[in-house]
Amino acid sequence: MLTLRLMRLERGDDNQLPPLVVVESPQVAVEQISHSTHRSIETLVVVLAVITIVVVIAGFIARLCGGRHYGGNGEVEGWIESRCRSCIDAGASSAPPPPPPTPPVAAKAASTPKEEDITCLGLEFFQTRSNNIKIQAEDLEEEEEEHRVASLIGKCPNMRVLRQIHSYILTRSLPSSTLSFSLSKITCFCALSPLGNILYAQRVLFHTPNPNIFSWNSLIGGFSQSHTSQSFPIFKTLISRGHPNPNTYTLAFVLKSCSISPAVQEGFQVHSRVIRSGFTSSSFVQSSLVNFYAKCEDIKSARKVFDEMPDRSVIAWSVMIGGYAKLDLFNEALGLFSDMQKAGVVPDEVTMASVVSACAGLGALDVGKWVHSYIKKRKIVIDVKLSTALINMYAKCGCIEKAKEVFDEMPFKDSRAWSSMIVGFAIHGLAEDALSVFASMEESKVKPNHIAFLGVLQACAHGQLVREGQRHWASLHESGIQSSIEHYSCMVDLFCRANLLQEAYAFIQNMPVDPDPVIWRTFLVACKKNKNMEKGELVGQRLLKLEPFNPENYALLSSFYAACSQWSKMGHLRKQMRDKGFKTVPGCSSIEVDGIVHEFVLGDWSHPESKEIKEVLTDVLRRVESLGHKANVSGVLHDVGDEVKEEALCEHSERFAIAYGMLKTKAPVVIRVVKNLRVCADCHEVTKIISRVYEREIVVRDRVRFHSFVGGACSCKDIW
DNA sequence: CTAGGGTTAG
Repeated sequence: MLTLRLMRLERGDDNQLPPLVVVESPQVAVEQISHSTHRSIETLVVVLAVITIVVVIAGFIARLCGGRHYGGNGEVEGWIESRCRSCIDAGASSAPPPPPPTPPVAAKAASTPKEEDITCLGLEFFQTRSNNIKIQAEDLEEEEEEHRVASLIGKCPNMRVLRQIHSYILTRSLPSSTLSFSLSKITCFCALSPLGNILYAQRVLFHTPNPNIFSWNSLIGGFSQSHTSQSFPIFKTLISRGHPNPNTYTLAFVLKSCSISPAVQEGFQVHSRVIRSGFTSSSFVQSSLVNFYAKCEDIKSARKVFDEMPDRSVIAWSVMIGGYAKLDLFNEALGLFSDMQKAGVVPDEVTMASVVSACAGLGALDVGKWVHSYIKKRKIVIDVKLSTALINMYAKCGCIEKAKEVFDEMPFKDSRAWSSMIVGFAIHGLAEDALSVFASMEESKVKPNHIAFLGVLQACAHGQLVREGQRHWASLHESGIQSSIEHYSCMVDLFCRANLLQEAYAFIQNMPVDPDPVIWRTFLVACKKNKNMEKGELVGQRLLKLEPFNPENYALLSSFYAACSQWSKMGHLRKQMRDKGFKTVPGCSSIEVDGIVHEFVLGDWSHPESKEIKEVLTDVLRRVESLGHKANVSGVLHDVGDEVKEEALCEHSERFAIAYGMLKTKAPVVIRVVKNLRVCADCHEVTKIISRVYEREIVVRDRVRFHSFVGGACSCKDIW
């Protein structure tokens, strides 16, 4: 009967288990496992051996217990079964099982084994025990036994061996404290080791009599790494009656899981528990709280906890800086980094990854370069993550060469690093480079992730490589990666930029997911460019239904009507916008000069040097017109509302930024534009002229990509 | 047994 159960125990594993080791000494167990590769021939011998030994063992245990604690043989088996079942059933259910009846404890009270039993087992442990050694010595033995179990688990190579160690522990008559200690070690391994099994850990914990806080922490910590939503219910069970009190480890773990989910309400409850239990002064708990609030996007609360910290570790600073950066509060992130330096806290590579990422978000190349040299000077370790952040920063700041440099210097590249480089090339319109990096990635046997594919598709769209894009689209599906709306969007853009409106529309209609507003706007821009009234009007109306309160849609549709010379329809739309109280989203452009990012918004002349800027703009206007170009090249109204068209030329925010750049620096003028979709055709034409007439290199980063203007030509392959 | 970081469509 027992043999049968032990075989069931094996079923949880993929491979066959040499059952001998279940009852052998643990050292032998480990050795046997590691040498059991040629099992098939030996299986029969092994099975026979186990039956023999199991029968002997069962008899031994029965006699050992002598009916004192567990009644007869049947009860002993039942006890072992209940414990072994806990191993078998692990993984069967995800919900925490009801606390089981406390299993009979193999307590110290277990009767002293007789000499013949000991000989039969050959275990020294029992031998020493039977020699009536004094209590002091017995304590030492327990320590020794605990040490033995701990070291065994420390070396445990997989779950199968762990199950055997578990079985070994359960078949021993251990004092309750030793048992509890051993089971907590088992729980810890199962919950926290990458080789473990969290559900097994859960079963073990619920079958441990009076589990200690170490066990609970392991379980909560384990869940916080994977099944985050499970952490909090376990925590709730823990804080109910009759369990040990949570400590700082518990709180750190449970807060971590609340921040990953993120589970706002649960996190609040934990915070109140932190206050009530008086762990507010723990730096671990504090940082966890800051992180929790930051991840829940409650940056004010995060900052409040952060400000109340008396001693802020490098981790607390990193969490706060990273929190700002994640929420696009880049200036705050950089400001806090400066405060950190003032406070004399030495940043590490984790801090710097967030700082670099903030520079990327701002498009602040000067600051980014400074930060990079700071990292080198301070000898901060540049690991994969920091390198990836640097690649991204240089790429987003228009310095693709530096990005490539950092990339080439990396000794090891993971899928994110490759993706970052691919996307970098893609936004620079360097489709061939992006594709070749993607090819090298595949050669290096690094599996492309969804963003790597996004990058290649983006590159193909920007480079108008329709065939290539379709090929990668197919391989995306072959790779087993779930294609997202972003991927579909890239495909639509691929067709749109190549002016393949029919293909684009058919593609949208055949999508298994509902097209989102971004996709419709992409398509509408293509309709505008191709003056396709029929489809454009249809899609435009659809957009207004889908997002009736997004001014961007109105601005785009009205400019579409203007492009199609449908002035009355355009006027009607403008009226609608006025009636609804919409203002067109003002364009916003920025440029970094001497480490400061200057932002220019349409119609805003509050910049301290606006007078000088105006003078440059007048000169630009004069030069452009003297070359025989009309101020409004295509007569299209963009996002300038009802402004007079002639004024529109110089009122576009990118002109502010370009003018300021020409005024302040001799270097290439790198500006960023955030406006209604792509840089409009007018702006593009005018920028070309400026670049030629003033002999300046101008780099314009719109929300999609970079356009490099040199000598009046743009690197962009789009047809304007 | 405890806290932090990088890439994302128009």
